[in-house]
Amino acid sequence: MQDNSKTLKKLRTIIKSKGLNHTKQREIIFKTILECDTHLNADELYSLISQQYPSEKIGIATIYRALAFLEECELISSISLDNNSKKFESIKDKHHDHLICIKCNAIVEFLDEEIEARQDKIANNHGFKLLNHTMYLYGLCQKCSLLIK
Amino acid sequence: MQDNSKTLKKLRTIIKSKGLNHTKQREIIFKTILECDTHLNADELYSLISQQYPSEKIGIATIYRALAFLEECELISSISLDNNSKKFESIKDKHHDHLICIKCNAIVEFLDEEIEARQDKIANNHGFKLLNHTMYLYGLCQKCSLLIK
DNA sequence: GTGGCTGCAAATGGTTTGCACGACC
DNA sequence: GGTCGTGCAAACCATTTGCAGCCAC
Repeated sequence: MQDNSKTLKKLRTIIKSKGLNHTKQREIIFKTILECDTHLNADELYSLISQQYPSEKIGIATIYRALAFLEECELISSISLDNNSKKFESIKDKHHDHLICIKCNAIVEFLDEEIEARQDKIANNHGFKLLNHTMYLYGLCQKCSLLIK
Repeated sequence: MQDNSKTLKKLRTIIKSKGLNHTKQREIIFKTILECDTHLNADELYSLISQQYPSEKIGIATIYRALAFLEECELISSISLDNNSKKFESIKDKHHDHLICIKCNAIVEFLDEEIEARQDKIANNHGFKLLNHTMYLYGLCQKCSLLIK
């Protein structure tokens, strides 16, 4: 839990350095994302906050504005799965990629240095300066593979 | 150009096998995607078709319906970039991944066997049966890197 | 002739925006 | 006190849908 308070402090620092105001809403929104170990879209976040902080009334517009702000500050990242709405997750300390079960939607995070290095090389070969990437591997997790058979 | 007529034939075959009707609109839409070497969204496709076939009036709804149909038939594939609208491209013979310039939106396609193999291994290590994947590398293309400096 | 298919316009749904009020420094 | 931030509702915009007429088989 200390590591969250550290990250929250980081948010405060960034806000201050930009000459902006610290607000309860932004803190609640960021904290909720930090404490949640799944990927959330704006609406899920909205419901979750309504539940956890029933005394606060945070509008959906505020959620969207905070998400955009947090992403801009690189405190969270978003992925748009092939469907409809963007999903957000906090940027903990490490970058990672995703392995997703198409049956049960289980998400496993992983990091593979070999691929990371190779990606860099590919970008360079094409004259690109690599800044970021996303990689999603879709398949069946062990449990679901067995169920299907 | 023969390879397009071959692919168009494939479309007719699929349509017939499903007991559906062949229509001029679906053919025009698919043909336009085939002949286009960039990634198009529905609106761009709509404009392009309006230009190239001014005598036909193809509604935007028809475009969307055709795109959904073609994707279902695995004749085209879509990617949703972090922004707004889905982009479509024809599925030529080979799978590939994407290198995208965040400045000018240029898209370069590539295939790297080493990464493909490694992905398979990672999935296996996590007990997953890998079915599919997407990988997007974001960065600055050579031109945009120079402009920024 | 009878589905499926289309065009149109209206509906939908996620996201954004304008505006007046409230909160932060 | 002056901004910046918020809540609300309306606006936006990509996509979907209902429906009446059209077209392919």
